[in-house]
Amino acid sequence: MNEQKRPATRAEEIRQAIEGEIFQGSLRPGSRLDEESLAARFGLSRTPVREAILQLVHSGLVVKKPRQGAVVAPLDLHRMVQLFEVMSEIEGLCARYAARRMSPDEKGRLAELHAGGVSLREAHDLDGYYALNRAFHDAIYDGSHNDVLREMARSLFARLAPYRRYQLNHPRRIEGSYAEHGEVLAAIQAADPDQAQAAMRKHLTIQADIFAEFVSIMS
Amino acid sequence: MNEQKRPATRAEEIRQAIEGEIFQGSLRPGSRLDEESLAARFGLSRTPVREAILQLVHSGLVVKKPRQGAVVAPLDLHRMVQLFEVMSEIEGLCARYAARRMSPDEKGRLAELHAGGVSLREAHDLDGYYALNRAFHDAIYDGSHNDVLREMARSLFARLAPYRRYQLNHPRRIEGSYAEHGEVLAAIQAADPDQAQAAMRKHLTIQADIFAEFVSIMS
DNA sequence: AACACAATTTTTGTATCCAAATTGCGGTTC
DNA sequence: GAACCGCAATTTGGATACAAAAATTGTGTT
Repeated sequence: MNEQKRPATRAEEIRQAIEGEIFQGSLRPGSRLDEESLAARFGLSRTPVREAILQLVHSGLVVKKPRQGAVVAPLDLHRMVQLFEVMSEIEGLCARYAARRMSPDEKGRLAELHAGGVSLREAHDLDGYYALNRAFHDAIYDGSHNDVLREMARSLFARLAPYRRYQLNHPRRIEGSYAEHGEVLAAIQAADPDQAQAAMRKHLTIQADIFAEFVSIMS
Repeated sequence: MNEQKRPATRAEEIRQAIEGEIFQGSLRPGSRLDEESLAARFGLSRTPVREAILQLVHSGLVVKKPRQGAVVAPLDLHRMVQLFEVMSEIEGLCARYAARRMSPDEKGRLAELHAGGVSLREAHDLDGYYALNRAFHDAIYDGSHNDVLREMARSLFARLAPYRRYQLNHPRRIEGSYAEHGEVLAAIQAADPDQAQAAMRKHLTIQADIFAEFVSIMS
């Protein structure tokens, strides 16, 4: 990755660390987050740990009952459906605005990004494609030229991150995802808002379907 | 008002208090939020005050630079435009889903709520209409039957609250707003998603225009 | 008189300490 | 033997104490 911003505060530092562990999967949904043990692990006191946990609660990755501690947000099928539903709308809006507002230069960089993924697709490099996928979507959030919308999309993306890895194991999912990205890209390059929005919504809907499939298998 | 939930934690308590002061206008955009003086005012220590401020930072009502304290989010025209833009899309989506998903009972209550506002409109009761407006929009957020979307809409509504009061002073704005609500309600009762979404977006766009008008006057 | 540097002061970030609440275990009683 | 009440232990919420960083002010020099 590249998140080398070196946070100015310890709380932010360990927030990123915990978030990373949730994304990576070492902290599974439902895991309890004990303030004291986390403080010990990071060599800090409970205060910055508490702040970090609060941040994660607000981002939706962690839930916390008043006097009962914090746990990584458990997998709730109903909530997941709602998240995917909103995500498809928000990303669709990003794509719509991006089609209208991205500069030729931005569109060029997006196209390069996408083209650079061919090798990842053919090598079936899951981790590599995961990073590309994130970068591609992020570029479109930026392309909306609306910071509020972009932050919303990023927040939703992060909330879904712990579950998103499931669906990338689906057979031939990389090829499908790559092709769908291509459709979105083409619509953006053609400056066709309706088509871009529709293509992006379809892309997200497929992801939701695959996720639902996985959930139904696991239960 | 009516928010009588009696929060279980002091931090949540003063978060609501500070938020209320921002909404009401006694804490103006740009005002510095000093932890110590706030703690003294509420008779608490800095710890819950810090938590409350973190909550507000996350909701977007307050901005905070790393070692430089927190201030009520200043009025930034560019950011405001973006907020209204996203708000119109999100509320439009709420109306769309509401048209599809609200039960006859829910639609009935929404209609009653709206009908009960006639007296407020004719009396030009600003505070009363402000409360009705909030309740009307909130009912539609609920009507989307999507908790994620509803929370997003509520968060955006809160972020715009400090500025919303400006536009209600606009001449004949109550009548216009009430009529637009009527159009949204009719579309929802007719279970017409496209029309509901369009009517709601128009309602929000008008608000944005009036706000922009005020901003241009003030600058 | 103006600019620059340094010290002081103010304020935030972190650590430690205390209180309050929930949970689990054990004993007692029906 | 089972259920209920109560106590203790663990854990979170809040308070206080300490450290570090930034802003301001004052002084000295140019």
